[in-house]
Amino acid sequence: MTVTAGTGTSPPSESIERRPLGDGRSSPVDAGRRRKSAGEARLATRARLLASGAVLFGERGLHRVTSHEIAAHAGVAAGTFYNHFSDKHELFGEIASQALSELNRRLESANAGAANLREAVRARSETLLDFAQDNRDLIRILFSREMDTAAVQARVLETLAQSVLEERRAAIAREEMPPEIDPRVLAQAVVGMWARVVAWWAEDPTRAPRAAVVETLTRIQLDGTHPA
Amino acid sequence: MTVTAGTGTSPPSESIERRPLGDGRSSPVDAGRRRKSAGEARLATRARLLASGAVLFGERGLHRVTSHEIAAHAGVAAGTFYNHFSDKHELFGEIASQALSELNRRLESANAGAANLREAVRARSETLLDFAQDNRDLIRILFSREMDTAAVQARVLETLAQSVLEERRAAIAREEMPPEIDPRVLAQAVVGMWARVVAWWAEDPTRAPRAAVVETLTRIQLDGTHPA
DNA sequence: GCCAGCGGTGACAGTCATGTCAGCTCGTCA
DNA sequence: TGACGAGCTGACATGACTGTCACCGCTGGC
Repeated sequence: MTVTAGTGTSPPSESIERRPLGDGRSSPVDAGRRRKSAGEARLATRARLLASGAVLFGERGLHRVTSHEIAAHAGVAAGTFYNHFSDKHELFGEIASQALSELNRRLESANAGAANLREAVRARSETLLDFAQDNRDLIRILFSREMDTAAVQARVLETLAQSVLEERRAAIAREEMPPEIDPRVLAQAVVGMWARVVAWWAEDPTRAPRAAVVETLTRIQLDGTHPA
Repeated sequence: MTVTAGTGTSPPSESIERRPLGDGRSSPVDAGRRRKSAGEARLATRARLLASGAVLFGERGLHRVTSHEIAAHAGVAAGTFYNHFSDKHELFGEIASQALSELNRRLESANAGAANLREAVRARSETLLDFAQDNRDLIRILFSREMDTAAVQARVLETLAQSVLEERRAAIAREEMPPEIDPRVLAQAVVGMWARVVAWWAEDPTRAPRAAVVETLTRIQLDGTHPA
Protein backbone atom coordinates (compact mmCIF):
# COMPACT_ATOMS: atom_id res chain seq x y z
CA MET A 1 0.00 0.00 0.00
CA THR A 2 1.09 3.52 -0.64
CA VAL A 3 -0.19 6.62 1.04
CA THR A 4 -2.03 8.63 -1.56
CA ALA A 5 -2.47 12.33 -2.04
CA GLY A 6 -6.11 12.92 -1.45
CA THR A 7 -8.11 11.92 -4.50
CA GLY A 8 -6.00 8.93 -5.45
CA THR A 9 -3.04 9.89 -7.58
CA SER A 10 0.04 8.06 -8.64
CA PRO A 11 2.58 8.63 -5.90
CA PRO A 12 6.32 9.01 -5.87
CA SER A 13 6.63 6.00 -3.57
CA GLU A 14 9.53 5.92 -1.12
CA SER A 15 12.84 7.70 -1.16
CA ILE A 16 12.23 11.13 -2.58
CA GLU A 17 15.11 12.40 -4.63
CA ARG A 18 16.31 15.72 -3.29
CA ARG A 19 16.21 18.27 -6.03
CA PRO A 20 18.63 21.21 -5.92
CA LEU A 21 16.76 23.67 -3.77
CA GLY A 22 16.47 27.36 -4.44
CA ASP A 23 19.62 29.23 -5.25
CA GLY A 24 18.60 32.55 -3.80
CA ARG A 25 15.02 33.11 -4.77
CA SER A 26 14.54 30.96 -7.82
CA SER A 27 12.81 27.61 -7.70
CA PRO A 28 12.29 25.03 -10.38
CA VAL A 29 8.84 23.60 -9.79
CA ASP A 30 9.87 20.08 -10.49
CA ALA A 31 13.03 18.15 -11.10
CA GLY A 32 13.39 16.59 -14.53
CA ARG A 33 10.03 16.00 -16.15
CA ARG A 34 7.64 18.81 -15.51
CA ARG A 35 4.11 18.30 -14.42
CA LYS A 36 1.39 18.88 -16.95
CA SER A 37 -1.19 20.77 -14.95
CA ALA A 38 -0.68 22.89 -11.89
CA GLY A 39 -3.20 20.89 -9.89
CA GLU A 40 -1.31 17.76 -10.68
CA ALA A 41 1.94 19.21 -9.43
CA ARG A 42 0.19 20.15 -6.24
CA LEU A 43 -1.06 16.64 -5.73
CA ALA A 44 2.38 15.26 -6.40
CA THR A 45 3.85 17.50 -3.74
CA ARG A 46 1.19 16.45 -1.30
CA ALA A 47 1.94 12.84 -2.08
CA ARG A 48 5.62 13.43 -1.46
CA LEU A 49 4.88 14.95 1.91
CA LEU A 50 2.66 12.02 2.83
CA ALA A 51 5.28 9.52 1.76
CA SER A 52 8.06 11.32 3.62
CA GLY A 53 5.89 11.60 6.68
CA ALA A 54 5.22 7.87 6.64
CA VAL A 55 8.91 7.09 6.42
CA LEU A 56 10.05 9.53 9.10
CA PHE A 57 7.19 8.92 11.50
CA GLY A 58 7.73 5.21 11.05
CA GLU A 59 11.39 5.58 11.88
CA ARG A 60 11.20 7.99 14.76
CA GLY A 61 7.62 8.54 15.80
CA LEU A 62 5.55 11.68 15.87
CA HIS A 63 7.49 13.65 18.43
CA ARG A 64 10.97 13.16 17.10
CA VAL A 65 10.19 14.48 13.64
CA THR A 66 9.69 18.15 12.76
CA SER A 67 7.59 19.61 10.01
CA HIS A 68 10.73 21.14 8.51
CA GLU A 69 12.37 17.75 8.37
CA ILE A 70 9.47 16.24 6.55
CA ALA A 71 9.54 19.07 4.05
CA ALA A 72 13.27 18.63 3.53
CA HIS A 73 12.90 14.88 3.10
CA ALA A 74 10.18 15.51 0.53
CA GLY A 75 12.48 17.91 -1.26
CA VAL A 76 10.36 21.02 -0.72
CA ALA A 77 10.75 24.17 1.33
CA ALA A 78 9.48 24.47 4.88
CA GLY A 79 6.69 26.83 3.92
CA THR A 80 5.36 24.38 1.38
CA PHE A 81 4.49 21.98 4.13
CA TYR A 82 1.97 24.48 5.42
CA ASN A 83 0.45 24.90 1.99
CA HIS A 84 -0.76 21.35 2.37
CA PHE A 85 -1.24 20.62 6.04
CA SER A 86 -1.98 22.86 8.95
CA ASP A 87 0.61 21.07 11.10
CA LYS A 88 2.37 17.77 11.48
CA HIS A 89 -0.46 16.31 13.52
CA GLU A 90 -2.78 16.72 10.60
CA LEU A 91 -0.32 14.99 8.32
CA PHE A 92 0.14 12.25 10.86
CA GLY A 93 -3.59 11.80 11.21
CA GLU A 94 -3.97 11.64 7.46
CA ILE A 95 -1.32 8.97 7.12
CA ALA A 96 -2.69 6.92 9.98
CA SER A 97 -6.17 7.30 8.66
CA GLN A 98 -5.30 6.07 5.21
CA ALA A 99 -3.29 3.19 6.60
CA LEU A 100 -6.11 2.22 8.89
CA SER A 101 -8.66 2.31 6.10
CA GLU A 102 -6.54 0.15 3.92
CA LEU A 103 -5.80 -2.38 6.65
CA ASN A 104 -9.40 -2.49 7.67
CA ARG A 105 -10.52 -2.90 4.09
CA ARG A 106 -8.26 -5.89 3.68
CA LEU A 107 -9.37 -7.44 6.93
CA GLU A 108 -13.02 -7.04 6.04
CA SER A 109 -12.42 -8.51 2.67
CA ALA A 110 -10.58 -11.49 4.17
CA ASN A 111 -13.52 -11.92 6.45
CA ALA A 112 -16.04 -11.78 3.66
CA GLY A 113 -14.41 -14.65 1.84
CA ALA A 114 -14.51 -16.94 4.85
CA ALA A 115 -17.19 -19.55 5.33
CA ASN A 116 -16.93 -19.86 9.09
CA LEU A 117 -15.21 -18.50 12.15
CA ARG A 118 -12.20 -20.71 11.79
CA GLU A 119 -11.53 -19.65 8.26
CA ALA A 120 -12.17 -16.03 9.10
CA VAL A 121 -9.70 -16.01 11.96
CA ARG A 122 -7.01 -17.62 9.89
CA ALA A 123 -7.58 -15.37 6.92
CA ARG A 124 -7.36 -12.30 9.11
CA SER A 125 -4.14 -13.42 10.71
CA GLU A 126 -2.62 -13.92 7.30
CA THR A 127 -3.87 -10.62 6.01
CA LEU A 128 -2.44 -8.87 9.00
CA LEU A 129 0.99 -10.36 8.58
CA ASP A 130 1.02 -9.61 4.86
CA PHE A 131 0.16 -6.05 5.54
CA ALA A 132 2.85 -5.81 8.17
CA GLN A 133 5.47 -7.25 5.90
CA ASP A 134 4.71 -4.81 3.10
CA ASN A 135 4.19 -1.76 5.24
CA ARG A 136 6.56 -1.73 8.13
CA ASP A 137 6.49 2.02 8.48
CA LEU A 138 2.73 2.09 8.59
CA ILE A 139 2.56 -0.71 11.11
CA ARG A 140 4.84 1.22 13.37
CA ILE A 141 2.71 4.29 12.93
CA LEU A 142 -0.49 2.41 13.67
CA PHE A 143 0.69 0.20 16.46
CA SER A 144 4.01 0.59 18.12
CA ARG A 145 4.92 4.24 18.33
CA GLU A 146 3.17 6.91 20.23
CA MET A 147 0.20 8.17 18.37
CA ASP A 148 -1.08 11.64 18.84
CA THR A 149 -2.56 10.07 21.93
CA ALA A 150 -6.30 9.84 22.25
CA ALA A 151 -7.11 11.24 18.86
CA VAL A 152 -5.53 8.69 16.59
CA GLN A 153 -4.46 5.72 18.69
CA ALA A 154 -7.88 5.22 20.18
CA ARG A 155 -9.47 5.45 16.79
CA VAL A 156 -7.19 2.84 15.29
CA LEU A 157 -7.71 0.30 18.01
CA GLU A 158 -11.38 1.05 18.36
CA THR A 159 -11.98 0.69 14.65
CA LEU A 160 -10.29 -2.66 14.53
CA ALA A 161 -11.99 -3.80 17.71
CA GLN A 162 -15.34 -2.82 16.27
CA SER A 163 -14.70 -4.93 13.25
CA VAL A 164 -13.71 -7.94 15.36
CA LEU A 165 -16.71 -7.37 17.55
CA GLU A 166 -19.09 -7.56 14.63
CA GLU A 167 -17.53 -10.73 13.36
CA ARG A 168 -17.75 -12.33 16.76
CA ARG A 169 -21.31 -11.29 17.32
CA ALA A 170 -22.20 -12.93 14.07
CA ALA A 171 -20.33 -16.03 15.19
CA ILE A 172 -22.30 -16.13 18.41
CA ALA A 173 -25.51 -15.83 16.43
CA ARG A 174 -24.39 -18.75 14.28
CA GLU A 175 -23.62 -20.59 17.49
CA GLU A 176 -20.00 -20.94 16.54
CA MET A 177 -18.89 -19.44 19.79
CA PRO A 178 -19.95 -19.96 23.38
CA PRO A 179 -22.00 -17.00 24.59
CA GLU A 180 -20.42 -16.83 28.04
CA ILE A 181 -17.44 -15.00 26.58
CA ASP A 182 -17.97 -11.26 26.59
CA PRO A 183 -17.45 -10.30 22.95
CA ARG A 184 -16.46 -6.75 23.83
CA VAL A 185 -13.63 -7.90 26.02
CA LEU A 186 -12.69 -10.47 23.45
CA ALA A 187 -12.55 -7.87 20.70
CA GLN A 188 -10.15 -5.76 22.75
CA ALA A 189 -8.07 -8.80 23.54
CA VAL A 190 -7.78 -9.81 19.92
CA VAL A 191 -6.83 -6.34 18.82
CA GLY A 192 -4.22 -6.05 21.54
CA MET A 193 -2.80 -9.36 20.51
CA TRP A 194 -2.64 -8.30 16.88
CA ALA A 195 -0.98 -5.03 17.67
CA ARG A 196 1.70 -6.55 19.83
CA VAL A 197 2.47 -9.60 17.77
CA VAL A 198 2.54 -7.70 14.52
CA ALA A 199 4.77 -4.97 15.93
CA TRP A 200 7.06 -7.57 17.43
CA TRP A 201 7.25 -9.61 14.30
CA ALA A 202 7.58 -6.69 11.88
CA GLU A 203 10.51 -5.43 13.91
CA ASP A 204 12.43 -8.51 12.87
CA PRO A 205 10.60 -11.07 10.73
CA THR A 206 13.33 -13.62 11.19
CA ARG A 207 12.19 -14.02 14.76
CA ALA A 208 9.63 -16.57 13.71
CA PRO A 209 8.46 -17.97 10.40
CA ARG A 210 5.32 -16.39 9.07
CA ALA A 211 3.48 -19.69 9.19
CA ALA A 212 4.26 -20.18 12.86
CA VAL A 213 2.91 -16.76 13.71
CA VAL A 214 -0.27 -17.36 11.75
CA GLU A 215 -0.68 -20.77 13.31
CA THR A 216 -0.17 -19.48 16.82
CA LEU A 217 -2.46 -16.49 16.36
CA THR A 218 -5.15 -18.71 14.96
CA ARG A 219 -4.88 -21.39 17.61
CA ILE A 220 -4.96 -18.97 20.47
CA GLN A 221 -8.14 -17.44 19.21
CA LEU A 222 -9.91 -20.67 18.40
CA ASP A 223 -8.60 -23.52 20.47
CA GLY A 224 -6.76 -21.89 23.30
CA THR A 225 -3.54 -23.34 24.59
CA HIS A 226 -4.74 -25.97 26.98
CA PRO A 227 -5.17 -29.47 25.62
CA ALA A 228 -7.66 -30.75 28.16
CA MET B 1 1.27 0.71 45.10
CA THR B 2 3.02 3.99 45.58
CA VAL B 3 6.07 5.17 43.78
CA THR B 4 8.86 5.41 46.31
CA ALA B 5 11.79 7.71 46.62
CA GLY B 6 14.78 5.50 46.08
CA THR B 7 15.56 3.55 49.21
CA GLY B 8 12.00 2.96 50.34
CA THR B 9 10.64 5.85 52.34
CA SER B 10 7.18 6.77 53.44
CA PRO B 11 5.73 8.90 50.68
CA PRO B 12 3.39 11.83 50.52
CA SER B 13 0.92 9.86 48.36
CA GLU B 14 -1.24 11.71 45.91
CA SER B 15 -2.30 15.32 45.77
CA ILE B 16 0.58 17.39 46.99
CA GLU B 17 -0.54 20.44 48.87
CA ARG B 18 0.88 23.55 47.31
CA ARG B 19 2.78 25.48 49.89
CA PRO B 20 3.12 29.23 49.53
CA LEU B 21 6.12 29.58 47.29
CA GLY B 22 8.93 32.03 47.75
CA ASP B 23 8.03 35.65 48.21
CA GLY B 24 11.10 37.11 46.58
CA ARG B 25 14.03 35.04 47.68
CA SER B 26 12.89 33.38 50.86
CA SER B 27 11.75 29.80 51.01
CA PRO B 28 10.44 27.75 53.90
CA VAL B 29 11.85 24.30 53.45
CA ASP B 30 8.65 22.56 54.30
CA ALA B 31 5.05 23.44 55.00
CA GLY B 32 3.85 22.71 58.52
CA ARG B 33 5.90 20.01 60.18
CA ARG B 34 9.53 20.28 59.36
CA ARG B 35 11.68 17.39 58.39
CA LYS B 36 14.14 16.10 60.94
CA SER B 37 17.24 15.50 58.90
CA ALA B 38 18.29 17.12 55.68
CA GLY B 39 18.63 13.81 53.91
CA GLU B 40 15.12 12.93 54.90
CA ALA B 41 13.79 16.16 53.46
CA ARG B 42 15.60 15.40 50.27
CA LEU B 43 14.00 11.98 49.99
CA ALA B 44 10.60 13.47 50.69
CA THR B 45 11.06 15.96 47.87
CA ARG B 46 12.14 13.23 45.57
CA ALA B 47 9.08 11.22 46.51
CA ARG B 48 6.87 14.19 45.81
CA LEU B 49 8.36 14.58 42.37
CA LEU B 50 7.85 10.90 41.64
CA ALA B 51 4.26 11.05 42.81
CA SER B 52 3.50 14.18 40.84
CA GLY B 53 5.16 12.71 37.78
CA ALA B 54 3.01 9.61 38.04
CA VAL B 55 -0.15 11.67 38.24
CA LEU B 56 0.69 14.06 35.43
CA PHE B 57 2.23 11.51 33.10
CA GLY B 58 -0.77 9.29 33.72
CA GLU B 59 -3.12 12.11 32.82
CA ARG B 60 -1.36 13.54 29.83
CA GLY B 61 1.54 11.35 28.80
CA LEU B 62 5.21 12.11 28.62
CA HIS B 63 5.17 14.77 25.95
CA ARG B 64 2.39 16.94 27.25
CA VAL B 65 3.96 17.47 30.63
CA THR B 66 6.92 19.73 31.34
CA SER B 67 9.50 19.40 34.04
CA HIS B 68 8.39 22.77 35.40
CA GLU B 69 4.83 21.54 35.68
CA ILE B 70 5.88 18.50 37.61
CA ALA B 71 7.89 20.69 39.96
CA ALA B 72 4.95 23.03 40.45
CA HIS B 73 2.60 20.13 41.10
CA ALA B 74 5.02 18.78 43.65
CA GLY B 75 5.14 22.19 45.28
CA VAL B 76 8.80 22.85 44.60
CA ALA B 77 10.68 25.25 42.36
CA ALA B 78 11.68 24.42 38.83
CA GLY B 79 15.35 24.17 39.69
CA THR B 80 14.66 21.62 42.37
CA PHE B 81 13.52 19.18 39.77
CA TYR B 82 17.05 19.12 38.40
CA ASN B 83 18.51 18.53 41.81
CA HIS B 84 16.86 15.12 41.65
CA PHE B 85 16.59 14.08 38.02
CA SER B 86 18.62 15.01 35.00
CA ASP B 87 15.46 15.47 32.94
CA LYS B 88 11.87 14.37 32.71
CA HIS B 89 12.78 11.24 30.79
CA GLU B 90 14.80 10.03 33.70
CA LEU B 91 11.89 10.64 36.04
CA PHE B 92 9.56 8.89 33.65
CA GLY B 93 11.88 5.93 33.39
CA GLU B 94 12.15 5.73 37.14
CA ILE B 95 8.39 5.72 37.59
CA ALA B 96 7.83 3.17 34.86
CA SER B 97 10.59 1.04 36.21
CA GLN B 98 9.18 0.97 39.72
CA ALA B 99 5.69 0.28 38.44
CA LEU B 100 6.94 -2.51 36.25
CA SER B 101 8.87 -4.12 39.08
CA GLU B 102 5.87 -4.04 41.31
CA LEU B 103 3.51 -5.43 38.71
CA ASN B 104 5.96 -8.10 37.76
CA ARG B 105 6.52 -9.02 41.38
CA ARG B 106 2.81 -9.50 41.89
CA LEU B 107 2.43 -11.54 38.74
CA GLU B 108 5.29 -13.79 39.67
CA SER B 109 3.88 -14.25 43.09
CA ALA B 110 0.45 -15.10 41.67
CA ASN B 111 2.17 -17.60 39.49
CA ALA B 112 4.09 -19.16 42.32
CA GLY B 113 0.93 -19.93 44.22
CA ALA B 114 -0.68 -21.77 41.33
CA ALA B 115 -0.66 -25.54 41.02
CA ASN B 116 -1.13 -25.73 37.27
CA LEU B 117 -1.44 -23.69 34.12
CA ARG B 118 -5.14 -23.07 34.51
CA GLU B 119 -4.76 -21.69 38.00
CA ALA B 120 -1.76 -19.66 36.99
CA VAL B 121 -3.54 -18.01 34.09
CA ARG B 122 -6.53 -17.14 36.18
CA ALA B 123 -4.46 -15.82 39.06
CA ARG B 124 -2.48 -13.61 36.72
CA SER B 125 -5.58 -12.19 35.14
CA GLU B 126 -6.94 -11.31 38.52
CA THR B 127 -3.69 -9.82 39.67
CA LEU B 128 -3.50 -7.70 36.58
CA LEU B 129 -6.97 -6.29 37.02
CA ASP B 130 -6.41 -5.60 40.68
CA PHE B 131 -3.26 -3.72 39.88
CA ALA B 132 -5.05 -1.77 37.18
CA GLN B 133 -7.86 -0.83 39.48
CA ASP B 134 -5.54 0.46 42.18
CA ASN B 135 -3.06 2.16 39.90
CA ARG B 136 -4.76 3.71 36.97
CA ASP B 137 -2.07 6.30 36.47
CA LEU B 138 0.63 3.69 36.40
CA ILE B 139 -1.29 1.48 34.03
CA ARG B 140 -1.57 4.36 31.63
CA ILE B 141 2.11 5.02 31.98
CA LEU B 142 3.00 1.40 31.38
CA PHE B 143 0.53 0.55 28.68
CA SER B 144 -1.56 3.11 26.97
CA ARG B 145 0.36 6.31 26.54
CA GLU B 146 3.44 6.86 24.56
CA MET B 147 6.48 5.73 26.38
CA ASP B 148 9.83 7.21 25.73
CA THR B 149 9.65 4.87 22.76
CA ALA B 150 12.18 2.09 22.53
CA ALA B 151 13.80 2.70 25.86
CA VAL B 152 10.93 2.12 28.23
CA GLN B 153 8.04 0.67 26.28
CA ALA B 154 10.08 -2.16 24.87
CA ARG B 155 11.45 -2.97 28.28
CA VAL B 156 8.01 -3.13 29.86
CA LEU B 157 6.53 -5.42 27.27
CA GLU B 158 9.64 -7.51 26.96
CA THR B 159 9.90 -8.00 30.68
CA LEU B 160 6.33 -9.16 30.94
CA ALA B 161 6.65 -11.32 27.85
CA GLN B 162 9.72 -12.94 29.31
CA SER B 163 7.82 -13.82 32.41
CA VAL B 164 4.95 -15.32 30.42
CA LEU B 165 7.42 -17.18 28.26
CA GLU B 166 9.02 -18.86 31.24
CA GLU B 167 5.70 -19.93 32.62
CA ARG B 168 4.64 -21.36 29.30
CA ARG B 169 7.87 -23.18 28.75
CA ALA B 170 7.38 -24.81 32.10
CA ALA B 171 3.85 -25.72 31.09
CA ILE B 172 5.10 -27.34 27.91
CA ALA B 173 7.60 -29.31 29.95
CA ARG B 174 4.80 -30.46 32.21
CA GLU B 175 2.86 -31.38 29.09
CA GLU B 176 0.10 -28.99 29.95
CA MET B 177 0.32 -27.29 26.63
CA PRO B 178 0.65 -28.58 23.09
CA PRO B 179 4.17 -28.00 21.77
CA GLU B 180 3.10 -26.91 18.30
CA ILE B 181 2.34 -23.46 19.61
CA ASP B 182 5.37 -21.21 19.43
CA PRO B 183 5.76 -20.00 23.01
CA ARG B 184 7.57 -16.85 21.95
CA VAL B 185 4.74 -15.74 19.77
CA LEU B 186 2.29 -16.76 22.43
CA ALA B 187 4.08 -14.70 25.04
CA GLN B 188 3.87 -11.60 22.87
CA ALA B 189 0.23 -12.28 22.16
CA VAL B 190 -0.62 -12.64 25.82
CA VAL B 191 1.19 -9.47 26.75
CA GLY B 192 -0.50 -7.53 23.97
CA MET B 193 -3.83 -8.81 25.12
CA TRP B 194 -3.12 -7.80 28.69
CA ALA B 195 -1.99 -4.36 27.72
CA ARG B 196 -4.97 -3.62 25.59
CA VAL B 197 -7.64 -5.13 27.78
CA VAL B 198 -6.29 -3.60 30.93
CA ALA B 199 -5.95 -0.16 29.37
CA TRP B 200 -9.43 -0.42 27.95
CA TRP B 201 -10.95 -1.58 31.17
CA ALA B 202 -9.08 0.81 33.44
CA GLU B 203 -10.29 3.70 31.30
CA ASP B 204 -13.79 2.93 32.47
CA PRO B 205 -14.28 -0.07 34.74
CA THR B 206 -18.03 0.07 34.35
CA ARG B 207 -17.58 -1.19 30.82
CA ALA B 208 -17.55 -4.75 32.02
CA PRO B 209 -17.66 -6.40 35.41
CA ARG B 210 -14.30 -7.47 36.72
CA ALA B 211 -15.37 -11.10 36.79
CA ALA B 212 -16.35 -11.05 33.14
CA VAL B 213 -12.99 -9.65 32.16
CA VAL B 214 -11.13 -12.25 34.21
CA GLU B 215 -13.28 -15.00 32.80
CA THR B 216 -12.80 -13.90 29.22
CA LEU B 217 -9.07 -13.38 29.58
CA THR B 218 -8.71 -16.80 31.13
CA ARG B 219 -10.86 -18.62 28.61
CA ILE B 220 -9.13 -17.09 25.63
CA GLN B 221 -5.79 -18.22 26.90
CA LEU B 222 -6.83 -21.71 27.88
CA ASP B 223 -9.82 -22.86 25.93
CA GLY B 224 -10.02 -20.53 22.97
CA THR B 225 -13.34 -19.32 21.70
CA HIS B 226 -14.39 -22.14 19.49
CA PRO B 227 -16.58 -24.82 21.00
CA ALA B 228 -15.79 -27.61 18.57
C1' DG C 1 3.54 36.98 -26.84
C1' DC C 2 1.62 38.49 -22.57
C1' DC C 3 0.05 38.32 -18.03
C1' DA C 4 -2.56 36.32 -14.00
C1' DG C 5 -2.15 33.42 -10.40
C1' DC C 6 -0.89 28.84 -8.62
C1' DG C 7 2.38 26.67 -6.19
C1' DG C 8 6.62 27.08 -4.05
C1' DT C 9 10.42 29.52 -1.33
C1' DG C 10 13.13 30.40 2.86
C1' DA C 11 14.37 33.99 6.08
C1' DC C 12 12.47 35.43 10.17
C1' DA C 13 9.89 36.42 14.40
C1' DG C 14 7.29 34.25 17.99
C1' DT C 15 6.63 30.76 21.45
C1' DC C 16 7.84 27.57 24.71
C1' DA C 17 10.34 23.93 27.17
C1' DT C 18 14.79 23.44 29.06
C1' DG C 19 18.51 23.55 32.18
C1' DT C 20 21.51 26.74 34.89
C1' DC C 21 23.22 29.27 38.66
C1' DA C 22 23.90 32.85 42.06
C1' DG C 23 21.78 33.47 46.12
C1' DC C 24 18.94 32.27 50.15
C1' DT C 25 17.31 29.41 54.51
C1' DC C 26 17.61 26.52 57.98
C1' DG C 27 19.29 22.48 60.38
C1' DT C 28 23.33 20.68 62.22
C1' DC C 29 27.53 20.47 64.48
C1' DA C 30 31.55 22.35 66.77
C1' DT D 1 26.35 30.92 69.31
C1' DG D 2 28.44 30.96 64.86
C1' DA D 3 29.10 29.23 60.52
C1' DC D 4 28.98 25.64 57.15
C1' DG D 5 26.61 23.26 53.75
C1' DA D 6 22.57 20.63 52.02
C1' DG D 7 18.74 21.64 49.69
C1' DC D 8 15.75 24.78 47.58
C1' DT D 9 14.56 29.00 44.79
C1' DG D 10 13.16 31.32 40.49
C1' DA D 11 14.75 34.59 37.03
C1' DC D 12 17.04 34.06 32.97
C1' DA D 13 19.75 32.55 28.82
C1' DT D 14 19.43 29.16 25.38
C1' DG D 15 17.92 26.64 21.64
C1' DA D 16 14.50 24.22 19.10
C1' DC D 17 10.31 23.99 16.64
C1' DT D 18 6.64 26.49 14.65
C1' DG D 19 4.09 29.03 11.40
C1' DT D 20 4.04 33.24 8.47
C1' DC D 21 4.61 36.12 4.65
C1' DA D 22 6.58 38.93 1.08
C1' DC D 23 8.36 37.50 -2.98
C1' DC D 24 9.34 34.67 -7.17
C1' DG D 25 9.06 31.70 -11.41
C1' DC D 26 6.58 28.87 -14.28
C1' DT D 27 2.54 27.54 -16.85
C1' DG D 28 -1.62 27.90 -19.18
C1' DG D 29 -5.22 30.74 -21.04
C1' DC D 30 -6.24 34.50 -24.02
